[in-house]
Amino acid sequence: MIDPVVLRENPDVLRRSQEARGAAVSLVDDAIEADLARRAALSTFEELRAEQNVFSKKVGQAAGDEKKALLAEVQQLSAKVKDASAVVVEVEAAYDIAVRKIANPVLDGVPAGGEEKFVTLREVGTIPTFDFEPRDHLELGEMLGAIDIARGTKVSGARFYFLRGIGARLELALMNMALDRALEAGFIPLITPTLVRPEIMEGTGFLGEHADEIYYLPADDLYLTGTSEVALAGYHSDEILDMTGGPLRYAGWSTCYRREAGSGGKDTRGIIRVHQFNKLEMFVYTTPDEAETEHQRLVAWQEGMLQSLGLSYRVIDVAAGDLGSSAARKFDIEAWVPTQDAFRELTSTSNCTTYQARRLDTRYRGENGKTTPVATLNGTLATTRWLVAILETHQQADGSVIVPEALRPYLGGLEVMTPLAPLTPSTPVTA
RNA sequence: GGAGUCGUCGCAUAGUUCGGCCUAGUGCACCACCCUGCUAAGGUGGAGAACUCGUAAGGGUUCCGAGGGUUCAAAUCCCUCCGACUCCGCCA
Repeated sequence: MIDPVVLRENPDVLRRSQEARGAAVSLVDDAIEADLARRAALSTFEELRAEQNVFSKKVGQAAGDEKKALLAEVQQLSAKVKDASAVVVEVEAAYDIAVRKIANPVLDGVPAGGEEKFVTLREVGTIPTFDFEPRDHLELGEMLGAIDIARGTKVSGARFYFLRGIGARLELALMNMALDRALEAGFIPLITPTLVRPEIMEGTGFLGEHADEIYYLPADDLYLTGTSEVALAGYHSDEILDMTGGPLRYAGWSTCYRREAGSGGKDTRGIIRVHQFNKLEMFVYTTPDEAETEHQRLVAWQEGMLQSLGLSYRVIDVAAGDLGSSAARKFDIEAWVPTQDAFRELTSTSNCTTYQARRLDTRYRGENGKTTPVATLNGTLATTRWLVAILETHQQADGSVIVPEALRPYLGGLEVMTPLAPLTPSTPVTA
């Protein structure tokens, strides 16, 4: 939710942001109007209510005829209060709707425009070259007995898979490595619920733009989360946090579920885009003036992971039009995927400033002792998708894959993953 | 799933019988000052969350798990929901 003070005193900030996002500028004026209507109704109600309170007190003290007379008088007033109160409810609901339509104002420097207007901040690492025809991650995964799509589909349908053998181990190794990095950086590990109540899903803003991406269980009125960000953001909802010890950093591990509606036909091969995967997510609560610095730290931790894994990548500053409504700025890191001849997103980190915290009512006590919303940030530290880049980048001609050094301690020192069967690309995985 | 007990301003509690004296009291913790030769005790005062009116000083309104209802008036009565605990049942 946007800052109502900004709406009142500095609406141009919001107008410029809406413009950059390619969203409707008129929403700002709608909200201003709704705010005025709301405050007017509130004043009317409160004055009547104050009057009624005085009367009620008198009634309580009076007796006999005097009481009867007072009662007759106050009854009309009571009706008026009721009406005024109904108006307030109505007008506040309208205000709420109007204000929630406005996205978080983007930070200075965020490139304006749609998805393709992103700015590449840097490219790191050398793009791998091969003196043989590189295999894609699925072919490698099948040779290694690491990925079993056929059986995933048999059991659960399209976009499901089994990670098996070295594949299963590799994912756990990756997650553990990421967790160790997070611990070094002072994060508190958290294994989060993946089913959440509607108000939490709503509060994190996912029910708006991502509504049809989300699995819903009607029998229990619960949503399956597409990222542990949801639970991590809800963790401190309705709380006043102590920020004197610096930022509160959490590393949330969870399985993530996404319907991938609307991405039909895209990335149908392998495990690039799937309904279920695992992710270690960083989530930070901090003061608003620290948020941008923290955002840079999150990117640095992400880059540290990718570098340790020997991946080449680029960092992009995502364009305003491609930001979620909660994010004021977002950096994506995309790793080079050799067989696609392209960079593919492996991480994303958003600075949500106070927007998300306002919705979830997460505050801290500022210098003057007043409570004020915190800033929240989130970012990926590892996901299943990373296996794609790792396998393809470090493959050798015989279909074996070199284990990046940083991962070896997590795989009992294993240096190379070797194919199960002789080289026949279509070799089915056998049990 | 069944039966029962319960949910009060950071923590702990009073208040709910029988609606108005609740402007929600008290203890602990907290902040400021005073006193005191000292990591203590005592004294005085302050202090919940949110919205809103006002340049300000200072007002007003709301909040007793959440939401409705009854009433001139609800922490208190009624309904629904959420949560905690206890016992029973079931269980990959």
